[in-house]
Amino acid sequence: MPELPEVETVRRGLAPVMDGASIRRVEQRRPDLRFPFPDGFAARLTGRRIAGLSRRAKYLLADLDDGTVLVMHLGMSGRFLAETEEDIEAPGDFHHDTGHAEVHDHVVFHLQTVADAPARVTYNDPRRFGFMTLVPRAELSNHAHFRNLGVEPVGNALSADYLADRFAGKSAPLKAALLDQSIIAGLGNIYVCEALYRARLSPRRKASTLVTKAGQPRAALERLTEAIRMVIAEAIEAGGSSLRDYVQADGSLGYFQHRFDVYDREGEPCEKRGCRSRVRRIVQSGRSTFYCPDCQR
DNA sequence: CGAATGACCTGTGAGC
DNA sequence: TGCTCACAGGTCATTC
Repeated sequence: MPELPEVETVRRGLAPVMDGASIRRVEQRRPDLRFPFPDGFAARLTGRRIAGLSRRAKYLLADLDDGTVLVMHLGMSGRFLAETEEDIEAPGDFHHDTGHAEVHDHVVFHLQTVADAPARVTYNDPRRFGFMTLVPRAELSNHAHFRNLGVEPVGNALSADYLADRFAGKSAPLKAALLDQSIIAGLGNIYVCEALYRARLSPRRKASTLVTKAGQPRAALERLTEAIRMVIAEAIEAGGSSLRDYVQADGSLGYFQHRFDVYDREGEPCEKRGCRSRVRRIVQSGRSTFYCPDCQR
């Protein structure tokens, strides 16, 4: 799936179409994705106005005017296609259900934008690890998906002191600790690898070794905290600044990715810090970890 | 309790 | 070219 920066980029791409829009009609093309859609999903959305589109961790949240939130997760392979009237080559077809829908187009939102123009937002997800649900706004923070989420990796909540608190006594390797959504919400496999590389820390190192006996963050933990913040902030910025290029010709918003230092570069040279080693791939908790065995300790 | 593993799905690319 | 296998950005349920 898109990690947090990609989800944020998708949010920014959808916001111009969805913010303030009215939902005219919803096509729900199958009963479930990863989970069943809630009962009456399409009917409950029809006629609602979208007050705003936000994000928490890797979840997209559309606030509706009846006090519920449309929660959307992209799983591993989810993408959105946003089309406005001018994008449609054959305007006569615009209000019809697409006769050329892709196999994995599972949900289509037919909207009326704030500018009073028709628009269409299509959710496509081949692996169907994504899902959508409806949750009352007041219950959101207690909902199963959100109750245990940790802090956002950008913003003031993430600090070395916070991580020292969460890492103290933790025998799990750093890779696993950083993927734990109850500690930091939104970090995924790519950016964990990248942050550890930047902080020059081995993914196999025990999380507790970054904390002093008195529970204070060691210098390495200060470094890691800053690396996480920077890696995520830069990726969001790169996605945001290239949003125009990154929206596909067909209007689809999916992954944005720029060049990585270690991710998916097994056997290639570690190019920074002039260390001449090659990137290694190992498996930790069932997932690939990419790192430089020489400059990450 | 924490940590590791399997499960959920389809698509893609490498290797034979 | 066609087949098989390994692997893919995420969570959730189960097991040790």
